[in-house]
Amino acid sequence: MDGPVTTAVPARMSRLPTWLISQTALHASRLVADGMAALGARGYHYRVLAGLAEFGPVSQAALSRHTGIDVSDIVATVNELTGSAAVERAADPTDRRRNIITITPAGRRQLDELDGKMAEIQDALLAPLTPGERAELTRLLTTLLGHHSASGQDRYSGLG
Amino acid sequence: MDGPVTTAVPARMSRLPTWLISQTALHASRLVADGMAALGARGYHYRVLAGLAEFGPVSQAALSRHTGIDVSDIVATVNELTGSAAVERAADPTDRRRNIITITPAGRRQLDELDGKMAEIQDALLAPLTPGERAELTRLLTTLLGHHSASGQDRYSGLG
DNA sequence: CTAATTTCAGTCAAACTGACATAC
DNA sequence: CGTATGTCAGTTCGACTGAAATTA
Repeated sequence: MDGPVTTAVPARMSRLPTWLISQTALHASRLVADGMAALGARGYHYRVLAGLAEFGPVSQAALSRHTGIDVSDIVATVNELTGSAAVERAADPTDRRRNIITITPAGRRQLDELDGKMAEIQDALLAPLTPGERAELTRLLTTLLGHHSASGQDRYSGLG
Repeated sequence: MDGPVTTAVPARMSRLPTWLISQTALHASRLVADGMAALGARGYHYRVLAGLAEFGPVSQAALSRHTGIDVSDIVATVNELTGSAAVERAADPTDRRRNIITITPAGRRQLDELDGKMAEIQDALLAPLTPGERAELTRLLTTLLGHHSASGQDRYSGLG
């Protein structure tokens, strides 16, 4: 319970963007995990609820594509969310392979709560940055992500 | 083997800095993991070798503090590195609780190789950014990390 | 007695793999 | 037939927990 008592970090590491990003992501993940846990949820719950709220009732496979969560993990997450009555799983009459997942009013209320918590979390994470810096960071990361998602069908090709 | 075929992502998510950072870190981790694997190593190996190269022969506990790797994981990592003769584990005559870990010449050669690979990886990750943008991203992340490491002894206090 | 160090066994969330049955 | 879908079991990596033994 004493946090990472990090002394001096090797310069080789602290200069590496990959290291900086991973470490920052670690702090971000902790903030998200703990913030969601405080409301009885976890990251996957928020992502699935957000996907359903924005893209309407969809199949689990479509939900997987929209959220970036693997289909097999969608199964478990939807199981949990049906358990708390936040979503409903129904057979698709037009394609009997599919389950159509729908967010319930209770699910929307939970999503609203989680949205509020998420806003707090962003603020906690970006606390030391000015509004301009926050925007710039967001812009740079969006650029990176766009690049790696576009060329990311064949993961990394120039490093063998 | 088909990569993340992500369709449209919920705006709720794609605007969140925590999401952007986590996703970017995912790409970064894959680049690092695969780059290290190409040389028969993994992330922890690089971090331990870098720590030893920069801070000299130290105990495992000190190595843990310098690298941010948990002591229990240091044990396993040092085991693996002794297996490949990259480091040596010796009893500390002045404190019989301690093991003193020393990097070997072979370990230094491996670290040099890994350093080269790491440089490639940084370039692959930051490909779409200009040199100025790369510097700015590094600066912003360093600011964030400094803030959260400093106030990070009692992990997040304002979110309950 | 308290505290630091090493070690082991195990947990956790997120991401991912492989296999299988079913339906298109 | 090949492909999409849902499900299950299991794995991986990094981070972390809890406990035990030893020594300071």
